[in-house]
Amino acid sequence: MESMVDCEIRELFDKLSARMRREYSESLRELNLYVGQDNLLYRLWSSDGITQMQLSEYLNCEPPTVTNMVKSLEQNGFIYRKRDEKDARAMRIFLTDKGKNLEEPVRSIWKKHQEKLLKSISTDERLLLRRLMKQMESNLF
Amino acid sequence: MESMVDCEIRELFDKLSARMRREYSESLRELNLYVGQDNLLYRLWSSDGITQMQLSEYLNCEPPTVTNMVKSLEQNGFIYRKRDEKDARAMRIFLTDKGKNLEEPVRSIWKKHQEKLLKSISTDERLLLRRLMKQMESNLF
DNA sequence: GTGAAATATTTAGCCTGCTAAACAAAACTA
DNA sequence: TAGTTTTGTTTAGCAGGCTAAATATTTCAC
Repeated sequence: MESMVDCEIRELFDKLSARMRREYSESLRELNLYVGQDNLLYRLWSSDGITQMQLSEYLNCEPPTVTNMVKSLEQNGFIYRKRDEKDARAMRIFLTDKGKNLEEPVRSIWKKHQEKLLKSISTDERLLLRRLMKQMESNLF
Repeated sequence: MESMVDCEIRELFDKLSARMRREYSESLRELNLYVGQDNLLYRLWSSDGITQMQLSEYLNCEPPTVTNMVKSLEQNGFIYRKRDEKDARAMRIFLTDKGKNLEEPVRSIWKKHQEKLLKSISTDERLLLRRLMKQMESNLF
């Protein structure tokens, strides 16, 4: 009995995250961004000039993934890279004006999708949902 | 106020799905499977011999994605493809014995991760969580 | 029956993601 | 100071995922 609930939760979670990813992807393409790049930029909006290592920790992904993302974002003119002056191994990532200007439109896309996702779910339920998700998060780490 | 909750839910959702995907990926590698292939096989376990089109609808992904997944699964000997006799455009996908034998180990991996994810969440809370996720699902489609 | 439209798949070329292995610079350590 | 280990990044190659465009077959309409 219980396991059926679990199973549906797994399936629902799978479907939801795939669907969300697709929808975000579609919207972000209008800004010439690929899904995932928004999160990298988000980190830079609050702490410009961090290293790729720090990005990889924040994004919870492997260093080669950051190398690729950063390369793509640089080619599209959203960021630029500068070797650290004190540690020649490290690369520091900075936003260009083009990258800085994406903050508002990206936040607006996030808001739009959040509203769609949480439509007809009350504030109390949202708080409960958040609590359960935080519980699941701590279960995973 | 409310938007802060929404925002955290977006972030939590993002983190959770990325983390889940990584963990599933790791476990599935032990079966020589890549993440996502388990869902394709799952569909075949209950309906062997369907077309790629049907798979793409079930998996909620684009046809070229199915082409790639199917190619990889075929090369690894989990499935085989056969052209439909009545419609020469369509490919029908069948499980090999090797593919059929994966059902139990894959279900066991799913169960393991579900238990980890939902640890310390009561049955009532799980039911509520499922209801909220179903609500979100219907909001997206 | 022939031509146009719809359907199923594939190809090419991107993206995020991964692992394994290479590389370069820095930090230890003897 | 020289040699080893650790750290930060990159390369190569593969996976799922996408779009745009090509291909082949079927269907539909005239």
